[in-house]
Amino acid sequence: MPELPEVETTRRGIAPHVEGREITEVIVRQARLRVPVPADLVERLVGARIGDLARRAKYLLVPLEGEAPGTLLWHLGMSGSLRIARLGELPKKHDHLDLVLDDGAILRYHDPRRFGFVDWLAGSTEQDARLARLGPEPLSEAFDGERLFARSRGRRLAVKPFLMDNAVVVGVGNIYAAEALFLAGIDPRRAAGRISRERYDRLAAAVREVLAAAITQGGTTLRDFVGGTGEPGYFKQRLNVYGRDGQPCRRCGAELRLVTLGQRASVFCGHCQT
DNA sequence: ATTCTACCCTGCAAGC
DNA sequence: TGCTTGCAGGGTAGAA
Repeated sequence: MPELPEVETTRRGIAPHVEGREITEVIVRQARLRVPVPADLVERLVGARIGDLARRAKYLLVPLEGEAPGTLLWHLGMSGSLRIARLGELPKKHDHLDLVLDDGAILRYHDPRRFGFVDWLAGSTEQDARLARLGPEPLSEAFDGERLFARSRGRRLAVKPFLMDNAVVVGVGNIYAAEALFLAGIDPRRAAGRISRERYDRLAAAVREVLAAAITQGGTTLRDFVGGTGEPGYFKQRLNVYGRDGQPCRRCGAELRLVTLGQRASVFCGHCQT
């Protein structure tokens, strides 16, 4: 589910409710997530104070201050969401984890498919292998067409899975890869190594544009995504190609096509994207 | 080294 | 109505 805009929307939504709060209770209803919930998570978290939330790629980073400082590394997988629940609000199916805060609010993790996870890190987060070899943030200065061009030379991989490779640039999943390629006018099947520097400049700009717009809209809600305050995202209405195969292109009217690239459905306009 | 496949898990829609 | 099948926002291990 969540790509970068959805994780960022979640971070912004829950931050005002959790930053500076102390964790008074931790309830684990389902420990079998993609990575098992650490056995000592409860004892580490109870009594800790939550610092300023950060995001790296699709990971949410929750710094913990107190006797045993550390960081929660939280990934929402395909179907995860975090929201603020009120004290006494009964958990629903797939509400796997609660962090009860000192003002009675609850940070509640919901994840039907359980592809997400919560892990606890001591020390520097940059030492974690999962974070260490991530590419640049797409909304940072380090990401541009020059990097895409340089990293793609010699590669025969289709440009869409190339763009979704977290070593190239982080946070771009199946929805926004398809949307950015549409905006840039690039055929998602084209070999990454055979795209010009000029076209990569346009692609980098398109990635920034689509992600920034999606964040503004609170992300994309396809089925059940909600931001930290329980609100769905409104970017779905802005999607040009994702999920629209068989429908007319908003730009030229041609019927949008569906292909599979890297085991992921990929919709594009055969007329606008070359 | 790069690229491709299978897999983790549940819910839902489509087809019969 | 009920069954089966396939697909879904991600990421990783292992094989080719």
